Amino acid sequence: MPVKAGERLDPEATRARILKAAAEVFGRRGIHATGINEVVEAAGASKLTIYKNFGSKEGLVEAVLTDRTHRVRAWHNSVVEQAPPGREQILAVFDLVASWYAETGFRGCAMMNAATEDRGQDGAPRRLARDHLAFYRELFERLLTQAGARDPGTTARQLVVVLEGATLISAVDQDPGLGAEARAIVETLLDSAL
Amino acid sequence: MPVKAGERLDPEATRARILKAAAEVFGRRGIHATGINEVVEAAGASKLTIYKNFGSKEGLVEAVLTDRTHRVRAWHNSVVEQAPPGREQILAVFDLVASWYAETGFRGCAMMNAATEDRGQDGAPRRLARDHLAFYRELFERLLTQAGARDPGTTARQLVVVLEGATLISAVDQDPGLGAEARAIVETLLDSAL
DNA sequence: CCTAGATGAGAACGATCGGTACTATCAATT
DNA sequence: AATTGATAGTACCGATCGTTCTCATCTAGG
Repeated sequence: MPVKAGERLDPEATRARILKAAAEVFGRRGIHATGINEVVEAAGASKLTIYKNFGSKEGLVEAVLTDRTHRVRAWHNSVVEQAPPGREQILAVFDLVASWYAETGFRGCAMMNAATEDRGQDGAPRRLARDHLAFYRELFERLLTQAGARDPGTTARQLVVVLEGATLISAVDQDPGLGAEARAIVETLLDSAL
Repeated sequence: MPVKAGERLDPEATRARILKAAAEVFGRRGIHATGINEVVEAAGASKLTIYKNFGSKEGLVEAVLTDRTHRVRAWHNSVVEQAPPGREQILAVFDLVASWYAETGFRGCAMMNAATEDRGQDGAPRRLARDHLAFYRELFERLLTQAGARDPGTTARQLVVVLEGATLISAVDQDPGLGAEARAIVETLLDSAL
């Protein structure tokens, strides 16, 4: 039974390091365009270690996306908890994504990008993208119900459209202004829905 | 392989046939995932002809996207002309995209997909995607001005967010219902903007 | 000290990629 | 009939891909 090892040889840390580096290079250059050797270089890990941990490039991609969607969900749940209930909680979600748009080299939603690259296939990227959309839908529906919306389900789906549309355009146009744009749309929709 | 007299040896027709086949297979499987040999098979054209016409795969991609954005713009301009001026013209745009969502195997906007696949690069796909977004922005701004909107520029950018968001989600979820979803959002935005 | 496991570095493999070269065929022109 | 241009079919090239394998090194535990 292998006990906790030192630092350099800690498998958990190695795995996390590979995930972080792979997420960065996948996001920057695209998944199909990124070779395993680029992940090797970015992570400072050997191919042996990558394939021992993730089995294949496909497995690595799935692990990266799974990690990413979990982190995004945790961030959203966190900012929602810290915002005053009602309308403010919904706007807090869009303030969070607006801060992502403002990051230099923003590349859009990793899950949507992966599903788009993998189009025609019905693998993990598409499934994770759909789950990611479902998370947003359920989050918005919950917040809208609490805020007393007339039709929380419908309005929730509308907010997801706005969120993903703004994210896509912000990435394509490299324009952080889509954060304010999305917020204005949401304000109008909430005025009509609450 | 029998060659139909007078048609298949027409360079214009050959070029158009390659463009159509390439657009289909690029859209269905993705650009990076599609090899030249698949285009050869789908188009019933030889590599020689493809490279004589387009120079490289990159050139073929650019030609396919250029052709696509021109066709889309023509379709939109056509349906807008046929709709009664004002609010109805704007909704006609969304009715047109809704009919695209309803096509079996809808894969989203070719220009946005290509730009997403090419992320990190600053080539033709990204430029054409930006031009495509600019077309929508200008179309909406023109129609909104004619309809007497208070802030046509701002509302136009909002409508583009809704259009691309609905397109992306419809493709990922394979859900034609995003057409009605987008239309409902647009109705609310127009109620507020006109 | 010695063993075992984790890792880094990189060679090697088969497959596939974008792209080129060559040949034969067909249609229209001369 | 000969010529020319466009095309299909196919073999081929170098590069790169994902993946496996080998070997040396490092660390922790016996």
